[in-house]
Amino acid sequence: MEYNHKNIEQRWQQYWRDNKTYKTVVDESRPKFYVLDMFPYPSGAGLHVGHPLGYIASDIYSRYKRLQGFNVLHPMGYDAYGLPAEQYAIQTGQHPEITTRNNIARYRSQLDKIGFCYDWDREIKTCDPSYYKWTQWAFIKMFNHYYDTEADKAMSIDKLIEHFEANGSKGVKAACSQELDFTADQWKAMNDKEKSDTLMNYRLAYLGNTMVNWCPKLGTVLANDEVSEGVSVRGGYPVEQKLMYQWCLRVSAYAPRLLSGLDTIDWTDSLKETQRNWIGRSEGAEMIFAVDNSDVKLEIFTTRADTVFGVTFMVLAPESEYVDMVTVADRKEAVKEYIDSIKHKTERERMIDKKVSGVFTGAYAINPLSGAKIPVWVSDYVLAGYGTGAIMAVPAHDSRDYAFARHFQLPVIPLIEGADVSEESFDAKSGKMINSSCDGLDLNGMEVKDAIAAAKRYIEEKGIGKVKVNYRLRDAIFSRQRYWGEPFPVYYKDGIPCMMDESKLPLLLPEVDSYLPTENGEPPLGRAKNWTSAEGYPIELCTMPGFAGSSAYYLRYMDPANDNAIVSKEADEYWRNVDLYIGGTEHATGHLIYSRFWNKFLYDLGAVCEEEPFKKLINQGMIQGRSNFVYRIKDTNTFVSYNLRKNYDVTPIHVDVNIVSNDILDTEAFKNWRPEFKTAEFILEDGKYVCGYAVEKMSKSMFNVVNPDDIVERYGADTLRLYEMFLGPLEQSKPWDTNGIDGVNRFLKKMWGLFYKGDDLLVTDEAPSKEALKSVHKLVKKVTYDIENFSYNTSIAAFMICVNELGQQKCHSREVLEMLLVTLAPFAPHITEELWHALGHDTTICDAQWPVYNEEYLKEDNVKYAVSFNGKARFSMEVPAGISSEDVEKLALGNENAAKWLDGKTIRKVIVVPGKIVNIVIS
RNA sequence: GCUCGAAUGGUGGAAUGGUAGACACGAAGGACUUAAAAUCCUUUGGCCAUUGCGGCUGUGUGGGUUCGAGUCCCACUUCGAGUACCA
Repeated sequence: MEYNHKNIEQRWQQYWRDNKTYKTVVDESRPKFYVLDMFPYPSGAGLHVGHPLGYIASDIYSRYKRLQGFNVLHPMGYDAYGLPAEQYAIQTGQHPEITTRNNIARYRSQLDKIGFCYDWDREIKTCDPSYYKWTQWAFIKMFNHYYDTEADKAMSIDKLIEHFEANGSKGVKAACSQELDFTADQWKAMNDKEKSDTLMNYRLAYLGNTMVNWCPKLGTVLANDEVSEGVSVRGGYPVEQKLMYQWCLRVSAYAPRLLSGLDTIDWTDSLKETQRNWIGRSEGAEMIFAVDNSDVKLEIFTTRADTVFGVTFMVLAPESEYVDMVTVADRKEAVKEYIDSIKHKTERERMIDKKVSGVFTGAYAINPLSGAKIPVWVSDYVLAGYGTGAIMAVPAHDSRDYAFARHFQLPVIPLIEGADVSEESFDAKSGKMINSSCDGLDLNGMEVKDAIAAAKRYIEEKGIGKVKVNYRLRDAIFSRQRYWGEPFPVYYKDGIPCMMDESKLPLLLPEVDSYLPTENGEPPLGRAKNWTSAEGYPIELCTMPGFAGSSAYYLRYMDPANDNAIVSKEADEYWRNVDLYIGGTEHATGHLIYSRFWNKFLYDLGAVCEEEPFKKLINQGMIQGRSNFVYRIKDTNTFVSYNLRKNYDVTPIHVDVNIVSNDILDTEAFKNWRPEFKTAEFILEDGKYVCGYAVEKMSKSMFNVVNPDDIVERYGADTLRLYEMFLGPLEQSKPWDTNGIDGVNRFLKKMWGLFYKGDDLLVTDEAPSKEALKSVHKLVKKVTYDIENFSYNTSIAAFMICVNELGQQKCHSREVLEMLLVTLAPFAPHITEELWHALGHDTTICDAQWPVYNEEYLKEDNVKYAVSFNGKARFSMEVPAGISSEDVEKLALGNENAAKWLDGKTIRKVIVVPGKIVNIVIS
């Protein structure tokens, strides 16, 4: 029998399906291991060869763990809500559910061909009512909870109401949108609407008037992580700032725990760093500046309390409430004009246009330490959303303030000895303070670090301000003006938002006649008929964003059919959390933050038993496309080979990489590729047409998309799996280049040759030779180590070496070959399953035992030593294994080759590294 | 600007501080074939010597630590990723 991947792979994939080989159940007698892939959004384009990279890596790990005796949970599902299906629906009228279902079917068939060990009985889809019931459920829970900063956890909103009834807002320790001040009597006097509004200030899911990223083209708001460089991540449409009344999640309340939790999990440093930056903790002080001739007190945040003596002006964000409060009568018009000019600019324009702009309010603030009168300005370089939306400007030591001061000719006072601020500001936090003293505080001569501490202490004592920690992490905006998403289980009773009864969930997504907004600008759900609660109140028209459904999906895999709880206690306490999560870095500041937040909230509720959802996380690199080019001579249909192109005036044209092999064009296929090339002529070099290449994003328009189905068809899934892993280190981004794939395919054929010659099974029960045992034990040792370290590419090299060695030794020993098979099984499950059964086993190789290597077999008879003089290797010698360092030293010095190097030199030192090196230091 | 990461043959990439270039691709030569494909064998960092077994050089650049540095430390160059008026 020859190695026929098609028969083998079909047969065993069928066998696995029929026997439910990958079905997983809770089994207290075995340790659990949960391996998770980031589930895909099923796009219309299907999978390309880059998508399975991470899936293959996690599949290998899952199979390996199973062979080691772990009960492995390895599920897969679909992140099924999303914009592309809806955009497609708008264009074609096709219901997004149909598109999504079709795409999922396509994904499934593609995934199945690669031979993954998913337990498909646990499949989930975020658009399934039985799934999104729990997304809606969690939302209701968030609505009904607030964050108690003293207990440092989420608490029932009823507790807060009790507190208000007894004490008003006094002594409340809760995360909130703004500090409120009211008495118990005032609380009791409030009507329902006022009470609702007050509680919104504290709820973890709340309606808030917030500045949002509005994307007019998509007709919806976007979260911060869905916007990059002023345009939407999906589609690349411009995004502008807009004030809107939206559902939000108080993610910021969890900022400290999201930060400290990073220390307890095994993620890469770079990813943790990205999250730390995103959370953006900064320690500083909040200070109050009084405004001259006014009751207004400006509150600002600064990390440089030491620089108060250098404050020469204040700046307000254009959106700040302070602007109206402080602007003097005859400046009102100028200020309004400025703010209007800002509003008309999109975020993008603001970023491109780095010109300094601003306007004077006419007001003056009083420096609380020096007593100096300083002007208050408005400028768009101050952000409304961070800190208090107002800053104290220290032009000498902040480059942005410096630019502003120079532009408007405001004074600059240097505060650090030796700092030259004539050309630019001195931003570094080091040096000795000058010009910094007043009654009761003298910072002069102090190091910056000490001065910050001293200044903070002083302002707290004097009541001018307080030490404060600020976070950059903003609350997540949770409303989308879209159709294809989870409906909010919310109705409005006389304008007061109310949650539906949990027992009525799920609230099903209604049918609509069109997926566009209504004529009066309402979201598509405004078109739904009878979109009212049982009592006849209108239901929320927005739907939830993409990250809603993906925030807790790993929990549902544990117990996917449960209709009574998001996950049963039994399943949760057994599977706990994800032991290994594999996915791309692009989710660092989105999904991976929201998931951690969501899980922590459920943990506070007591619904889950682990505070962190993903114990270990590996980021697989991106697979880029490798495009090929042909060179057409201008105004002809003649194409010139790569190395001759300089002799002509040519236009490079993308050519389908699937008709190019090792950069050599299949010219016949090219003629048939597109009608306009039917009559193409070629100028060849050495009888071949050589193409140029470039590394680009994998996309249809560049004709560089490689479909895994084609690779599977031609070489088989096992070859695809091995090759994807062989391409390079898992975490590194690399272009897909089909050129090397023959190598791994050859390896599989060679391995097949150890078992079969023609139709004859060569395997014998003879005792294996010493060398064969050594080869295979060396392999097991290497591969075990490599899998644990996700160094799959080097383990494939080890397989190649082992198979070559066994081939040379003509080893056909069952003992050795079975070890080889089991070790290879995670990488190439089909061929190993086939050969495993050929050896007479009647159960799947998945239930075999991972081999244990024996150091005894790895011992060398002779050890090769490199002998070097002053670190330069001069010759190598063999010595019997196990002799002492002193004897090796003697042998080295006595070796005839050593004589010519030692001639006339003095030996200062001899260093023997066991098994490796003898270094003789001479002078 | 800031943060993190990387730099090794024609290419992808190996190397707990211990003979750099494993493994693979590609290329060249050879065997088997009428021929091709497939398969197998040899060579393959550079330079020199190849009737000698060898020598020199070599991991982005410049320093340093060490008996010994691709690996550790300092400075620089280039590239990649993330983030960006976060006060």
